[in-house]
Amino acid sequence: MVRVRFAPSPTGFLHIGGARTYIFNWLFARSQGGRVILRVDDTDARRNTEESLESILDGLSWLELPWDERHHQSTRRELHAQAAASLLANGHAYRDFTPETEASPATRGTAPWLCNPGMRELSSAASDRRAAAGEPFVLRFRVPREQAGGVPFRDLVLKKQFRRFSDIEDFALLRSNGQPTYHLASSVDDADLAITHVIRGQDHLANTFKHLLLLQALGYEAPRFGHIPLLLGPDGTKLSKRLHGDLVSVTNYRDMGFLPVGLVNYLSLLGWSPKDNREVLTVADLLAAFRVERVLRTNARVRFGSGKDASEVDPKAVWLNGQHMRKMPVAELLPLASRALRTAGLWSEDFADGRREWFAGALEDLRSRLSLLSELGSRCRAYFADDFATVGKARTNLDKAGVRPMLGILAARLERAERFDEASVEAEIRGLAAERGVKPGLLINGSRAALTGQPVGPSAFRVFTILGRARAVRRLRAV
RNA sequence: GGCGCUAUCGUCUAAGGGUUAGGACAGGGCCCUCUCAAGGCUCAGAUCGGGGUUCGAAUCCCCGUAGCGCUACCA
Repeated sequence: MVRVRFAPSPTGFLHIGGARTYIFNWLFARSQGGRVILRVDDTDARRNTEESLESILDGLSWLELPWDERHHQSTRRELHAQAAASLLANGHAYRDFTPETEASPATRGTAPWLCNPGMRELSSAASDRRAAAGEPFVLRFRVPREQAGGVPFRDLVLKKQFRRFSDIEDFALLRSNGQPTYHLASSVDDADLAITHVIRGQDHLANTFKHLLLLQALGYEAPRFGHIPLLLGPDGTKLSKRLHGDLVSVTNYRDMGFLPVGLVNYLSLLGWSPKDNREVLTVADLLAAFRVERVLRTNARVRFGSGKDASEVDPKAVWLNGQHMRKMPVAELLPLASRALRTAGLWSEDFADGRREWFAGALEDLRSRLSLLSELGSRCRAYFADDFATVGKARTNLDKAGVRPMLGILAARLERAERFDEASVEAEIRGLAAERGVKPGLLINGSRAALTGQPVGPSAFRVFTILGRARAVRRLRAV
């Protein structure tokens, strides 16, 4: 049984790099009937925050790729402590009493640091005595550098990997406050939670050799590792909360009006592709096509915050989202759309009950023009509310000679017309245009402007029927 | 500095020895048309440099170069 884990540390919001790691893990596991474990790596108590955890959970659940189990490292301290003790007992670890201040990396930059002088050689008697006396220490792993070999492993993505013992430093297992470090906690938990595959960013590659050493010393069977390429910002550096800000937060994409599948599709195409030129992929499509071995080894640059216009994200992400907006079944779009209207303050329970059909119909006409859900509440406001602004170009259409009076006449005729449907409205408009000797477009565009405040949108005749006779007539008169 | 990963259009990518180096987004143009989209067609645009191996290299090897990552008592 395949078991993967995603292990965020609650020190900030979930950014799209983390989300992509989660997505790759999820696709890998679920495509072969495996389970997805969410493990909150909160070993560094100083840096963890509750808000961060919430926002990570928020972002993750929004993706609609559910996990199967959830664990917190902070509740598994006992396990970590036991592992540390056994490592110390069997000589795989030693106490390093070097004060933190003296261990400053000031001397680095020339030769690589491997361990602090004198500490490896301390006799266990001396070590025990100093520890018993209350002297603080860091517990370090004793890398077998006296041996000639190294650590080999076969990476799921990078294939054959090898690192000499002599290039691996004696990494910390326990901090001087007794808390486990990431290396210890992560390796022990991976083993204890029976994780079979660890899929993580390439920035962890150097750690993997340490973890392999640790797992072996502990007598655990190691999981398979796969290191996926990193997501880089427009500046070419690893995506980070600090450098790239809220712009890269998953919740930012949500708030911009992305569909979960839109973002999932976009992120899955960064560093991976189905190799057959398909790009618009549903989660089912992704599940069927995803292969970890086919993940690329090259980092991908994510475009965002390009500057001048409002498009602060990769236009391709927006395009993909638009594709999903018009291709997914309306029934699936409906709840997402109502949520978008709700956040825009335009939701009416009416849409859910009696006018569900109407809502679906309106969406059907609107969605081919939209890329983001949020446009429902902005550009499409007039379809869902009576208070809407008339934009400049729409005003221009209304200001053209004779348009307003003709719209008034049109309003009167439509009000007492026998029928009110697309065909009859079109007939009225074209008839009136012919009478007045003007181009139908003048009235058509004028109508759209009067009815929606926009120069653009669905067929003007359709707009009449979406709004209904009463509202349409009222709006024609209002201009 | 050390160790490692990588290198195809502006961006995301396809081509795992033989193709006019393909697709998508973005950009230009055309068609459709009541507007805007959508859709269809089309133009422009790339193999980092140098050496090998080979009849033949984007693809394999080496050397440069560049980018990125790691080099914590962060994860």
